[in-house]
Amino acid sequence: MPGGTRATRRREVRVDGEDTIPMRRPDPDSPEGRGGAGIVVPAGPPSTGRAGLDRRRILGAAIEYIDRHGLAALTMRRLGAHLGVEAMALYRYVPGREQLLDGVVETVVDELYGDPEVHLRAAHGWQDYAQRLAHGVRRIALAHPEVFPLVATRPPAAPWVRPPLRSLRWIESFLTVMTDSGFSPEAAVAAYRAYSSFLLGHLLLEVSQKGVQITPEDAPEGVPDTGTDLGQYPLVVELEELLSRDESAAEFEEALENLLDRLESVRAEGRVPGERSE
Amino acid sequence: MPGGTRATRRREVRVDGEDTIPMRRPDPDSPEGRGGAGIVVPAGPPSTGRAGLDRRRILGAAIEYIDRHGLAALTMRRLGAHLGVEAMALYRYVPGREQLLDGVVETVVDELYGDPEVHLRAAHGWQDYAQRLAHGVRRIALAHPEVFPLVATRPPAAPWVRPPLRSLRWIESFLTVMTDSGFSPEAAVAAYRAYSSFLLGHLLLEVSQKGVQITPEDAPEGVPDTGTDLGQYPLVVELEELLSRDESAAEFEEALENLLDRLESVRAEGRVPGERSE
DNA sequence: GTGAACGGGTTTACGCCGTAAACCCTGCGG
DNA sequence: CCGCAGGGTTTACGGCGTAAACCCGTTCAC
Repeated sequence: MPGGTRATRRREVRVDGEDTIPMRRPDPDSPEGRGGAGIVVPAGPPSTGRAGLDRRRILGAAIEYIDRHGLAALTMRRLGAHLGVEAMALYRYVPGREQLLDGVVETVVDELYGDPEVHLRAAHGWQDYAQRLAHGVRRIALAHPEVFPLVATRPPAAPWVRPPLRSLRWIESFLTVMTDSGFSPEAAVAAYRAYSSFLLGHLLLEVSQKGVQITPEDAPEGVPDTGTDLGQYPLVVELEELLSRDESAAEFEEALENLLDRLESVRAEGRVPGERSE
Repeated sequence: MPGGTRATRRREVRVDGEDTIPMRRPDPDSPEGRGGAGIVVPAGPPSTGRAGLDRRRILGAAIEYIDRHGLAALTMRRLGAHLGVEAMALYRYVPGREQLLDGVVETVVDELYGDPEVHLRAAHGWQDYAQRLAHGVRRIALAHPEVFPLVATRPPAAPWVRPPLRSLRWIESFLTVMTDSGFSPEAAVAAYRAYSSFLLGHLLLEVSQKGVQITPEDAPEGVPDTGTDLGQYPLVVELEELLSRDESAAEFEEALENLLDRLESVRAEGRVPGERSE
């Protein structure tokens, strides 16, 4: 294979003719770009024709509501109204608001299971596995930008559950794939930590950035945007064009492959990750 | 200088005799370990002997209150009581709760200025600068674990302001140092993005992890901790010891140096970071 | 000296929140 | 026919953020 220890280059997007002209190519993880992230609640038990409250329906509605109106707008009363029901009715299925939010987080993260591109086991090597998982999580983050900060900040069940991978099942899956691929237990755990930090940092910043682009009350003035003083920050002004460019997808890909390369070299050399390579 | 293109190895902690035995050495960024992060409000105008509300005093009290009781416990009424004043009195200095929280975030981040180990300009090279800045931010995160999620998730003023570096001044500083050190504008901006993602991911996970260790209502049972079922996750069980170990400080250092190494190679080769190094 | 203005704090009041408790209502097994 | 239970509603309470009116010591122009 050419490229030495480089990460395998997979899932090229390949949209139109050449790559030399940097055409705007669609983000492969943008909502409905791929995979099943985004569809939430197919149905409850298929018996009842119409309403019938139900925990799954409630969580689905909550997610939809947050996606549409933002987390701060979600109240028990409004969620009830959205479901055509009185607020107190929700309490038969959910102990309270906090646990409702826990359920929202869990439900959103569980969309991973419905994503056909993400697998629990590594059929084509650990790098493919990690790539698919990372993009699956990214798809979720982009599909639910208002929910993702919740995924990131809600205190996990155990100290070693690290968002955004918040379920034992995925942790077990990740560690299994890694150890089966030749990582020592220490290296697998270190990889798990590095991987979760990477995902959390990148995706949290990406969704928060997306959030800001719309919100600044629509900038109705004639002069473009000189909101704050500026001027004492000449380099920021000079680089504003560069700074404002949104290269999230490419950056994510680049940083992810970089991380995987680093992990691969750890694996190949059988090091424990704290050591120097040299 | 020995070490080739390796990141300069600085600020070794050096506590006792040898390094070969991995003794528990203190975290250099733990509260009051170094630097001024943690002290918040020296005084307002030194004239008034006792009370006299004041925006700085309010923000300081709010930070202290959050540090002590958690973010959810902070209400205008309680903060007022904590200051010996009626809630409505706060509104003369702060437009509302949201802006109070914005002020809290800003104040906490501004503790960087008071940290003698962090400099706005690079006196000893960009890597030293970036190291110091990163550890300064980490010190802040560890000093205010309950505030840091706020630092991470509050929507920034502009889309290119990336937490945890939330002030134009530090962005200008960072970009200046990088471009002055031979980074192309593109590379400097890419470095800024990678650096903020790194800090955010690592520190958010670190503080959230710290938060969990205490909270699980003190685990009063005899059997250690078998809270959830487990058992279907044999590898997690097997690696539980490894997973529970807290190596935050070393991991932070290792990942940081790794990032800086990567940036250095980008700088040395004059690449734009998307390109392959080969 | 005196009265108007004013900064800074308090009181009162309103609407919304989460949620405990009591209350219906409808279908169903005996 | 009855009781009962599941599922939704009503009512009620305390706490929240905050608008508006109020009060009261200082200051300052005259």
